Amino acid sequence: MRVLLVEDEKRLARLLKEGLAGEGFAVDVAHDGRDGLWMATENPYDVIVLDVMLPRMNGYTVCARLRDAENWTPILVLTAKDGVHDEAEALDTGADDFLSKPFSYVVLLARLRALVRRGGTARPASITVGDLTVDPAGLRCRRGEVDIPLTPKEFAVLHGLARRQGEVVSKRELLAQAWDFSYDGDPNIVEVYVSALRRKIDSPFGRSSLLTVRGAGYRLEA
Amino acid sequence: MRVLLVEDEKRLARLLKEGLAGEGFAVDVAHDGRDGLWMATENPYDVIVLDVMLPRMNGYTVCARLRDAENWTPILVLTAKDGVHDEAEALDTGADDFLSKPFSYVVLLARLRALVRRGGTARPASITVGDLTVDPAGLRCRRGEVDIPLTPKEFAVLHGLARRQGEVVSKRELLAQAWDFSYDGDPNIVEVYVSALRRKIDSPFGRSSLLTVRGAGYRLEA
DNA sequence: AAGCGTCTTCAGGTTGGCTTTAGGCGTCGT
DNA sequence: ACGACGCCTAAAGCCAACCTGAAGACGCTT
Repeated sequence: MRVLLVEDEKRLARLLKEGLAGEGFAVDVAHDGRDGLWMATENPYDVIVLDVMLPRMNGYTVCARLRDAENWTPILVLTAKDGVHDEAEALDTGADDFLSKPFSYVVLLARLRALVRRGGTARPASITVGDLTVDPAGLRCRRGEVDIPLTPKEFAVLHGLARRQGEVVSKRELLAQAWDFSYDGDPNIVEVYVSALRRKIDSPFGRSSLLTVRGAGYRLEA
Repeated sequence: MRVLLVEDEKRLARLLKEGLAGEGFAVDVAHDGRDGLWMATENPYDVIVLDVMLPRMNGYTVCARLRDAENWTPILVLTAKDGVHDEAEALDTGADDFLSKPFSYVVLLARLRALVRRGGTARPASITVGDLTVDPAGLRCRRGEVDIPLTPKEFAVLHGLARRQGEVVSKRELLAQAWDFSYDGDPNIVEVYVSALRRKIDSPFGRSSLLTVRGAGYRLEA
């Protein structure tokens, strides 16, 4: 269980880190809002403990930014109980739970465990095109009940087409999506991959769902 | 029916012990948290009655420690009624039921009987992937009926994969989960452990459930 | 001190995905 | 009809990614 603790009071941070480490959590500490936001975006955590009063960027903002970036890691907010900031504000910005200072360590532990158990991970959704299912999390697809393994590049191309099923996607767009921005090789490579995809998802099933639109691009349809 | 009563108030402890004994329970009493934990681990009880406010180690901790040690004896927690979150805390740390002080003796008896009837709910929160069971509490797994011992690191990697079975988990993610945050060694070490895991959970069974997705990561599936 | 088990590094060997190439096919315009 | 163009796809080389056995480093127990 990985925890990110964003807390600027050194003493409290150290105590919590040691305590949680003793409970079996792997704890990283950030000492201000900006660092916290950066660490949260760069690493996968199971839960984030976030103080509200922070230098450089306050907790509410960090929380909101994370949610904007579609990061759904559960967040527990620590609020000072001076009355200005309250529960509603924390929850409004996308926090999952809150705790007023001063708080009991045991309560914090219980809340953390509850959050972790509840989990907050929104999985990337799979896309369905007729009886073809494209599964981003598994880097694979299936036609009916048959699993079809794909290489990363093959998948990237298929995904680009599936996200806009029924529409024509130009070779250039596919290049931009599946290849590095600075790629400047032969655009023919897209054709090569389209060919490979047809051999995997169409030919064995007697289908032809991946169509060429001459002069425009490709279209994937049911 | 063996009951462990962990309660530091001498008067209450004596009353409960006599009362329960009269109902046919065999009652042991511990007067602080540490003794209670020790007795609970050393002897088999059918149910444990655990006060929260205890000298030397509080009830939540006792409860959590027991569960960590894979002791699933039903626990009924006695809470002082001043805490708002006491109920949630008690249940979060692994208790099976709770009762606020002051309470009626008849209610306690009824709850106890219910707990005993329900029995020790062994809920190992283990993850199942086909016929492979990953047991977070025990640092081991089993394929069918065969127990497979794992080292801590092996387990950490397998756990990381099992939690997202069917999905591709990148080497980087596995590194972040199973190793210290500040680890910056060769990512090759993940390969080494995947190799070790295969030798333990796949090869002896003629399976290949731990797959390489070249350029993306690894996938564990049934 | 010695033994054991685990973690980590290293290096040689192998695999397989990415990319390029080139010849063939079909379609469109003149 | 004929060439030009766009597209298809098999083949092959390259190289990064991966596998794995071995051995050193480290810590814990005897």
